Amino acid sequence: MDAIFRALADATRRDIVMRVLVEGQSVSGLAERYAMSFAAVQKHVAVLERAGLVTKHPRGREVRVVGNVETVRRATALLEEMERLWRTRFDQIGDLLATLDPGDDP
Amino acid sequence: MDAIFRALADATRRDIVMRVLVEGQSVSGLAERYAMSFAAVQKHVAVLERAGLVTKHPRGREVRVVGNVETVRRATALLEEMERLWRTRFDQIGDLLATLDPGDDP
DNA sequence: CTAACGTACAACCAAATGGTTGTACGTGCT
DNA sequence: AGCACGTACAACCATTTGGTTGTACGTTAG
Repeated sequence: MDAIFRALADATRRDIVMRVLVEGQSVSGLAERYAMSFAAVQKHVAVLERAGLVTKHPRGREVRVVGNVETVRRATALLEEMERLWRTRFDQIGDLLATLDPGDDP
Repeated sequence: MDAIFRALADATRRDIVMRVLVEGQSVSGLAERYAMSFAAVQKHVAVLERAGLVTKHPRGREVRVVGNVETVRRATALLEEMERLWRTRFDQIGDLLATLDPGDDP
């Protein structure tokens, strides 16, 4: 989970994930779009791959990078759990109010 | 957005966020729960505060740390956007199939 | 008033990050 | 066969990160 969020903590990598979720891309195809060296983009893809956010499929002499929505969902689920915890607090306040003034809860 | 995901890329910090989303805690109250120095926990809280995931309210001589669900939602929204992009690809495949074999779609 | 508590912050350290350049290797056009 | 392309990986560098200890300061309890 650390790896997933750390991988998402970089604008270039988030952009790569979004691109390859829409359509698979070669590493050099991706590299063309960013103002950095090919090796730098390659490293970003490696970080994303280690986190499970993308998968590489060798296709001839190039490599197709495709997005992995399942991993994105694992991160989403954790954030939704946080939101659920927050709502618990909110409900407790509701319970408290109900306790202080019972029967006034239409 | 970088700061939000980077802040979430650490198990201790995620745990802190979840605790203070449920109920506000003092920094030293939090520090008791982790096997590290008080200063280390203080740094984690500072990272979370800079990311906007928690807010500190000085209350007497201690500081109440409370979770900030709005920021969690901003991160969730980005991940949901990613999932939406992925579905776009899926829909395109559906469209392709429909084009190849029109009218066979109950 | 004084002592203890909660917090803040600086200095320091090892390890990880994000970038560079350079080299090497397999694949595919011509 | 030979050259260009796409990829991989190592070495290096500056910066950030996650942790430590030590010091200082305001606030509260006795």
